Amino acid sequence: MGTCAIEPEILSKKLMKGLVQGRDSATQLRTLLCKPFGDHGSVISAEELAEKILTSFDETISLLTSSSSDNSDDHGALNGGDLMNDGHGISPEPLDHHSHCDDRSSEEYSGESSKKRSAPALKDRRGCYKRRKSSQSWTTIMPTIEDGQAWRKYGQKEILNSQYPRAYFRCTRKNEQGCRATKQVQQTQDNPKMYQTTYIGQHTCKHILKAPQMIVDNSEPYNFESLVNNYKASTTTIDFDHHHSRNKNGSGIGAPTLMEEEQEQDQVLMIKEEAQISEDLSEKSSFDTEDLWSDFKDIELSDPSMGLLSPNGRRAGTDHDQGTVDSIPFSFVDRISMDIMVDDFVVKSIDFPDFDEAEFPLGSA
DNA sequence: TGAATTTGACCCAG
DNA sequence: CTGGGTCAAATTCA
Repeated sequence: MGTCAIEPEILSKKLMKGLVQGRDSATQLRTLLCKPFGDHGSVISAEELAEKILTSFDETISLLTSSSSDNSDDHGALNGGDLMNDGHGISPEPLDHHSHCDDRSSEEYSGESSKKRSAPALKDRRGCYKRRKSSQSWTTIMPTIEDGQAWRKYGQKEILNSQYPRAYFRCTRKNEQGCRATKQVQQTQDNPKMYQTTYIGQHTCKHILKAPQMIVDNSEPYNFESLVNNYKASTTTIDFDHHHSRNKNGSGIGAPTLMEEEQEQDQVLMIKEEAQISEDLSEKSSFDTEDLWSDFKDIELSDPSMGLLSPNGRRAGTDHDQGTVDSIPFSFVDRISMDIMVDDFVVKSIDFPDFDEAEFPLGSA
């Protein structure tokens, strides 16, 4: 709701903070993974680092998401808006999308006729859903489809004049919480390694209170392989063209090969439409991010609201959450992309119109 | 066995 | 009428 709008410079700070935090944590994690048992002087576990990274980026994404959604008629991503997408202060979109029609669900198809869709039942679908027309949407192009959110694929279509199919995802909590967020993912024509993701609507669900089992359960020793497998198992993948490996094959979208990652170093992350981001920040690449982070971490790491957006929740009550995409343990293979992404994002992409380096003292606070 | 994905049909906006 | 967004039964997976 409008009362939660934040000022652009505050938003900019928070965005920068989240990115810097993620990058810093990723760096730490890399060190930790390179020398999992060595003396790296780290007192924080890989799981905790992964959690920090995910929290940072989820926070940042949420900032972009919520702010852009609140400013649909401008380039609102950086123009302020609600801080969190955890449902606080965010009213459902004024879209009559599906509405009550979701309730019919299986009932009409239950019973002896469940094997086939009967014509009468299908007729009842008429008028039951309206395609969202005016939803806030924004597009990103990244070498990964991962965004720290929980998505469930509900469709895939061949698109005219497009070499690659488009996959449709909805929030996994659509049924539980009526979250209307959806996204569409499609490989870009000119570079199949890049995925254009169009986000439609914003998350209205609260997914932050689910206990992150991976963090909570510290009884198990750090296991890199399980981390990677966990990621793969927890990651939505798209069977584009049917020649891409699926996640169980170990080379799916969520887990690019190292060779691919090297090539991806040239990739540029872009956020279009809502987030107008230029390359001006390249001049700011000389940031001493550690100093910057040191300035930030005391400020907001202790902020309870940070934890609220933890994406690392697991579905309670399930002994295996292979489908719970909201938990995306930070894998080794992805840390490189993360580094790349963060580098690209920070170095090339961010341009906060009101950004003032004075706001980010590089020395002491 | 429950949850996620696949896939073909349905439906609507343009 | 067509393209594309969504539904939901069937299938797959862990």
